Amino acid sequence: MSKYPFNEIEKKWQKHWEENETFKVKEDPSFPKEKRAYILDMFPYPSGAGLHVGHPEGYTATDIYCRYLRMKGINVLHPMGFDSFGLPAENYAIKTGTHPKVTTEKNINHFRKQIKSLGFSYDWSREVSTHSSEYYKWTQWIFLQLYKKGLAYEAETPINWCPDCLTGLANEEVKDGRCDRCGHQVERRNTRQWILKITDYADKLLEGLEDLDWSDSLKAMQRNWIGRSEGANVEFKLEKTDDSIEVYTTRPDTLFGATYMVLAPEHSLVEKITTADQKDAVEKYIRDASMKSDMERTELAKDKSGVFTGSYAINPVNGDKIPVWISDYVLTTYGTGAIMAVPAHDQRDWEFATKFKLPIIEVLKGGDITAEAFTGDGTHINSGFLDNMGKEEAIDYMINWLEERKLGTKTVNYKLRDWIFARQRYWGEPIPLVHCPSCGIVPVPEDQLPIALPEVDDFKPAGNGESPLAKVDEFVRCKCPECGEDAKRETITMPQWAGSCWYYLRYLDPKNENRFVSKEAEDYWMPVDLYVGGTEHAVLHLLYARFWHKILFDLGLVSHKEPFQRLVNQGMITAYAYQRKNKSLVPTDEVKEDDGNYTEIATGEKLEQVIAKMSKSLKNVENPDIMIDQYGADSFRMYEMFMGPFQVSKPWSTKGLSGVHRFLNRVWNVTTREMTDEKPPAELTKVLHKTIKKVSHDTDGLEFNTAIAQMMIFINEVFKHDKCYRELWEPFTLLIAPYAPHMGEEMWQMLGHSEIIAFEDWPAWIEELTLDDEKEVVLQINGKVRSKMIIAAGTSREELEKMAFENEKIISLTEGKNIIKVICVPDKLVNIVAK
RNA sequence: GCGAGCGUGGUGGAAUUGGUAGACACGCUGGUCUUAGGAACCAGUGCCUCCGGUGUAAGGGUUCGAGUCCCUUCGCUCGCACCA
Repeated sequence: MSKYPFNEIEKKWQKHWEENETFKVKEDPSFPKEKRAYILDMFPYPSGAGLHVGHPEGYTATDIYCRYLRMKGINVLHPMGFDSFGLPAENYAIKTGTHPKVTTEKNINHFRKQIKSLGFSYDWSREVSTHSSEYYKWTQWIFLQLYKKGLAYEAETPINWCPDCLTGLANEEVKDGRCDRCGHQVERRNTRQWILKITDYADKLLEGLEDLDWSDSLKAMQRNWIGRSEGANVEFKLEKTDDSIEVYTTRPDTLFGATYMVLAPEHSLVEKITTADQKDAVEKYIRDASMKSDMERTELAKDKSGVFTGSYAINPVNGDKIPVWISDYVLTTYGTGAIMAVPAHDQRDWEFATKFKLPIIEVLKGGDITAEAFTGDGTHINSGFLDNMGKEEAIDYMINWLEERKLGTKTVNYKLRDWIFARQRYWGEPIPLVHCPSCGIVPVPEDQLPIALPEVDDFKPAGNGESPLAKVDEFVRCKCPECGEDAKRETITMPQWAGSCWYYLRYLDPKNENRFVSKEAEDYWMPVDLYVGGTEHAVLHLLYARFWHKILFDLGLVSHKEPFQRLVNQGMITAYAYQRKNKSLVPTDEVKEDDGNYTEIATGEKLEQVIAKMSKSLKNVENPDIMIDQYGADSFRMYEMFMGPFQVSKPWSTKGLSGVHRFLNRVWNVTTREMTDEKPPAELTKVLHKTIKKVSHDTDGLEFNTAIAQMMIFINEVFKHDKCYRELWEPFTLLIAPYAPHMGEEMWQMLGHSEIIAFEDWPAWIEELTLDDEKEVVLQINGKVRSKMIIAAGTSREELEKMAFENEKIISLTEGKNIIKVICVPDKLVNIVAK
C-alpha cells in the first residue's frame, strides 16, 4: 500500500490558503444575521514551551466546526491571537536580562508557526496580541471608562501576596492557599492596590447566567463563586456601652438559640470591648492569628480556638446577656466580620461551644443536639413568638419582626469580593492614571493613550510592594493633566486578565485606530456563537470578561448583555502514568512494559497503569511537532477528535494515533484505484447516505468521535470493492474535508475540481436511502433473546407477531405455556410473556 | 462538609424516546504476502464449565423489557471550602 504523502500535501495547501487569504472574512451585508457565526477559541499564552497537545484539541474542534459551517453557507468569523502579557516572560527577563518583549514575540512566532502547521482556518489578518501598544491602548481606554464610572478604586488592603512572583493576587488566583501560577504559599500583606468593584455587578453576573447556553456545572461554579445568600443583619447592643455589634445571619429564625457572639480577631470593636482582665489573652490571640497564614488557619479548621473578650451583649429577642468571644473561625472579609452563635443549629458554633463549654439551646426540633448541630428544617421550640413555625415561615416572620423594631434588616451577601486589579510588576498594561499632589488621582486624557511601557534594563520588582516602574524616573515624572503641576504616574500595572477581558471584541475590528471596535463590526458579529476553551478559566477569565462586557453594555458601547452565548469546555488531555503500591508515581521513562504488565526498571516493582495529568516530572508530555512530523497534521487532528467525547477528559495514546493514520492511508489508497462514473452498488450508496446523515448530525453537535467512526465504517465498506466510484467519492471527500482539510483539498483536486473544497456545499443525504430494506428482529421470551429473524422493514405488528409464533425455537419454548402478553416493536423486537 | 459529574471488554470508547450491550479504534490471536517486518491485507476476539449460561461498580425497585428511570451503598474526578 502506498503511504500517503502528507508532508507534501499539507505544505502545499497551507501555502495555498495563506497566499490566497482563503479564510479572510468580511462583514458582508448580504449574509443575513442567522447566516453569520462567530466561533472563538480561548487564545493562548505564548509560553516558551510551545504548543502542547491540549491546545490543538479545542482548536481542531472549532476548526472542524467552522469549516462545516462555511460549507453550509455561513459567513464565519474565526480569529486567533495571543494573550501575551504575563509573568513567565518577565521572570525570564529577570534571570537572563532578555527583554520580555523579545522573548514574548519570539514565542508568538513559534506558536503561530505551530498553529499554522495544523492547517487551521483562522483569519490571520485579525490577529491581536495583548502586549502590543496598539492593543493595550484600548485596554487602558476601557479601564478609564471603568474608572470614570466609579468602578475602580485605590486601597491599601491586606491581600494575597505571592512571595515568589512578588505580586499581589486576586482571590480567584489562589488555590488551596497557594499561588495558582507558581504553587508558592500565599502570604497576607498590606499593599497599595487598584481594585475593581465587581461586587457591584454580582447580581447582574448571576442573573446573566440564566439564558446562557453553558454547561450546568460551569454555571454552578460561577454561581458558587459569586455565592449569593439571603439573610438579615441584626444589631446586638452591648451590655455596658452604647456600641452595638452587627451580625449577618442566614438563620434569623434561630435567634432565640443565640448563646454567645464571636468577632473576627481583626474586628474594629475588639480593642474597645476587651476588658482589662482579658486584655493579655486577647492581644496574644490576635498576635498569633495575624502570624498564621490563611493556609494555617484553614488547616487548623477542625480545632476551634478563641478567647473571651470579657464583654457581654444583649440578645435583642429575649434580652439575654450573652458573652462576646473572638475567634479566627469568623472571617473579617465576609458579612460584618461578626456572628451570633447558635450552637444547636450550626456545626461550627456547636464545635466551638462544646470546646469552651458554652450553653447550647435547642430551638428547632428534629435532631440530636447532644451529638451534633441540627441544620435541617423542623418545628420551632423555646422561641417565643416563633414557636410551632417551620424554618422558612419563621425566617420571614423574624425578619419582619426585626425590621418593625429597627433591630435588623433583610440583607443579601456575596462570597464574591472586589477584584484586586493590580500587579506590582513590569510586564503588563500601565494603569493610565496620574497622582497629583493638589488634584489627587487624575485620569490620563484619552488622546494621550497609550501610556507606553518604558524601556528598562532592570525588571526586578522592588519587592516593597511597588512595581519596577516606580524606579523609572522619566516614566513616573509627569505633569498633572488638570493643573499642569508636577505629578507622578501610577506604576502599578494591570493583571494578565485585563487583555483577555475584551480581546474577542478587538478581533471584530483589529485595526481601528479611533475606537476599540466599530459599532458596525460589533453589531455584525456579536455575540460569540460558540466559545471553546478549558475549564481552568471557569471563574477567572469568564467571570472577569463577563464583568467588563456588562460595563461596556451599560455604557452603551456593545449591543448585548452577555459576550459568550454558547460555551463549551473541552476535556483535558491526560496521559498514562505508572503507580507504585504506595500510590507514588514513576516517570514514564523508568517503566518497562511487557505484554500489558508494567514494572519499574530500577526496582522491578510491579506498577499499575493509571491516568494522570501530563507533567514534565512524569515525562509523559507529548509534543505535537513530533507527531505532526511523523503522521501529519490531518492524522494528528483527527486522532485528537477520535479519542473520545470532546467535553470529556481522555488519555493520550500514540498507538491510537497510528490507528487514525492507518485510516487516512486507507482513504488515500481508495483514491489510487480506478475512478469510475458507473453506478455504485446499492449497499455502498446506502452506507454513504447513512454516513452523510451521521457525520452531519454529529459535526453539528460537536460529537466528532462518532462522526469519525462512521467515516471509518464507510471506508471499510468501500475498501471491499475494487473501484472508486465518483458518485460516492465526491460526497465523501466533502464530508472528510473539515476533519482532514489538507487531504480533502487534495482529493477534491484529484477529482478534477479547480475550485477549493473549503467553500463547496455540504452534501445532503436522502432519507429513503438511509433506510434498510430488511431488519433483524429479536424474538424474546420474558425479555430474554431466544431467536432472531430477518424481516422486511416496516412489517406490521400483527404480521410480526404471527411470524414470531411460526418460529421453531419459539414454538418449542412456548409449548405448554400460557401466553400472557405479546409486545411488538416494529423493526425491533417481539417479546412474548409466557408462564 | 457543600456543589457538579462519572463508574460499560485487556485499553480508548459506542449505544434516538427504556427495545439485539460492546459500534469504531487500539491491543491480542491466527492466516496471506514478503529476504525481512514494528508495513499492508483477510479472519477472529466480553466472560464462563461454550449445548447453554452470564454480563454495563454493588444491592434493591419500577417495567413485558433497564447501561439508560427511581432509591441505597461503594469508588473515582473536578470545583468550592470555617462564607455564618
